[in-house]
Amino acid sequence: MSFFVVKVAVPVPLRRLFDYLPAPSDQQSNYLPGQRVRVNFANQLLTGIVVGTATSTDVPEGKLRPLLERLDTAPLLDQELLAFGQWLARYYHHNVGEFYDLMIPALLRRGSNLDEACERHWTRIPPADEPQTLRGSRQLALWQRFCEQPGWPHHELTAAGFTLAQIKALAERELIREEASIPLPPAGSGDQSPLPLNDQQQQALDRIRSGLDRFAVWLLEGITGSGKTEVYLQLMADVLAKGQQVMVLVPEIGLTPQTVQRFRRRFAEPVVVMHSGLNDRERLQAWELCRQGQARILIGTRSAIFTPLPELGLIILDEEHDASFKQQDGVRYSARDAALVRASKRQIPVVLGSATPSLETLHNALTGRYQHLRLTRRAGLSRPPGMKLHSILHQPLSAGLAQPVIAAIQKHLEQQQQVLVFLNRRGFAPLFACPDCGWMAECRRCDARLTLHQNPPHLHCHHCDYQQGIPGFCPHCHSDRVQALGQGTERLQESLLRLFPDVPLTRIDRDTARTRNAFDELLAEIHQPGARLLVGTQMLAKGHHFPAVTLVVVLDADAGLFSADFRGMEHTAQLILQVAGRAGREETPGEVWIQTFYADHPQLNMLINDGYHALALSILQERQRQTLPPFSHMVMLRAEAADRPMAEQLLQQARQFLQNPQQPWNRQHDNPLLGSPLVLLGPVPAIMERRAGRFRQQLQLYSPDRARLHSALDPLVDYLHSLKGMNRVRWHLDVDPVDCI
DNA sequence: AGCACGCCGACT
DNA sequence: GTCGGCGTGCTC
Repeated sequence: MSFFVVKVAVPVPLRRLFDYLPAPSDQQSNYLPGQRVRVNFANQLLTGIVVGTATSTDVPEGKLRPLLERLDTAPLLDQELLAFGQWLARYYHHNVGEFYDLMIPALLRRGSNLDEACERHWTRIPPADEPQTLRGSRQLALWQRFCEQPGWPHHELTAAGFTLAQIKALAERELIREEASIPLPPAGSGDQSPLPLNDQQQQALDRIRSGLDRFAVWLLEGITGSGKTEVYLQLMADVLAKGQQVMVLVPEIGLTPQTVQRFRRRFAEPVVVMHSGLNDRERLQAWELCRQGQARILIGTRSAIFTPLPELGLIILDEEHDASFKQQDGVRYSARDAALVRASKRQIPVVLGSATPSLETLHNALTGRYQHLRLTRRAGLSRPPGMKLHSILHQPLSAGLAQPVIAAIQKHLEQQQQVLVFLNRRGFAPLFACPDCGWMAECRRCDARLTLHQNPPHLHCHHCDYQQGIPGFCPHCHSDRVQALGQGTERLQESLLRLFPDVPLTRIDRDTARTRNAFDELLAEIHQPGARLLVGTQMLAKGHHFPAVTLVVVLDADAGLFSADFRGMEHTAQLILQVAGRAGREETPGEVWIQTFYADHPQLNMLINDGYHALALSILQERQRQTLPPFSHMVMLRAEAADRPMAEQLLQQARQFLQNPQQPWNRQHDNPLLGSPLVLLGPVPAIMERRAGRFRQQLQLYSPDRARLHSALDPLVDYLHSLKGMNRVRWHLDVDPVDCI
């Protein structure tokens, strides 16, 4: 038998493959890229992915170890996903093994067998003769169930109180048979027919339709209520009819039972859902149904982009500007950008939908890299909400609300309508302070104030989760006049209940909607008829339709106007429009009031008077003048350490390494258009420098030339790994960061 | 990232 | 005399 090694991608942050000797009795031909193997890696038991085999190796003989077990006969990941992972690893400067790890459900990662996705269930054996021999009412009741529905999962029968003996009794009479397979999700009814399209929708649909057989990126920019979803649905019908699968990606908060229902009502095809709420087994089942092609539609959040779909023909990414498409920790990637890569490799179209596209996407659409489709009119009868700024400069506020705003709320409630009050700050009050000496309750581990919560009463750090009791007197000057300052959703709820004691109120924030179930219950409450006040944070703003809301009040728009992040205004505008979009979905026109101290803020006025698109164009011009993204590409090197100078020192060394004029990425080209120099900014402390007891620093790298920027990254990572005495500093690269603070 | 190996302070 | 602190270095 000839010598060979297996090249394995291991889920550790080391950017290379590891060679293993084959398991005993395995031939070279037994190893196929995409199979899982169990390996002993530095005394840890890990599951790796086979990338290939080789007949020679650079590894010294003494170090080679046999892998413990080959888990799959056939590859688990197909060629497409293997290549996809490699592309992502190169682009985001992670190890490919970590991306492969994201592609595999946790159960398979832990070495389980694929048939653990199967569930035991019982099926009626046709033909169903009327049984004469059944004894007892339980057996008859059980048989009755099989007459209603030919197949039942075992656990549902036992949950309904049937015993194993009763089930076996039917099986012995050959009325039912035991089987094991992956339970398909309930079939969609498919009974809702397509809605009529207006000419803009029709045009958008026709254009995308004309290019279903090739890669293209479509930006579907449509104001709230313009019927983007209907365009998606009719497009999906075409793709499904061609026998292809469709992937729909939505923001984390947007994946509700209502969303899924909408797809199930339209298509009789199996719809599979993937989100963080699934348990390991459900996730494996959903994944395997997609991989086998039984699932025709996948609706999922960010990580669903890695699901195997052998017949994928279309990717739809709704609310493309949403920050939840970017993974912010661990393996940092953008599901939106990854979707484009996956689609281009498959030569299929991607549709990015948004009422408020990110400036990156908009820029690509305006420069012709993406196809731009705009829906500027609301579908059906509804009219867009009227937005107005309400200045609160030198105005008395009660409960944080100006008198005219309270009067407006009153008017809408009297007309039995719903009013949504948006305050993007949870808790009772953002400050707890002493009026006598100026002391404020601060987190001892972060550069942040503690937020006062009343239910239950405590002080809470929203950045590191530190909690403590509420002191009755100032720890500094012992004054007993310590008090809450400012307002959060808890306090707003209390004030509104005092102002409108007879109106039911629902508060939605991370504290009241802690679980999916709690959230769904609150949503159900909101859908009750009659007047109601809704109070909430951005949880309330995103993705949900509240048809009875006719007035939206935005309370703290000012917070985002002067943000240190250059994307602050962009994100504020997106959030305001998203909240505004909750109003007047039906025939009743909506009203949106924005309370602000800066009623003459030019960009805020542009948003209100000329709309998001106009504001976006103006911000783009500003970005171009400053050569900020999307007119340059950015990579953030972040470092954190318990010791302040250590993090800074690591970044200083990185800076020196990067700016060395000998480095290829600093070389001037004769033609100045070919490559602009790499620009470094920092190291600077993060906006909140200390968080959870660690000091955070960052170094920004940018260049209008993406290739030049990326050519510096591999050497940089090697250099940082080679630094001695920096073990106490944690660092990472963030390619295309969204948070630049 | 883990994990082991290795070299200096407070305990049975 | 040992247990264990975490600095350093390696992982096929």
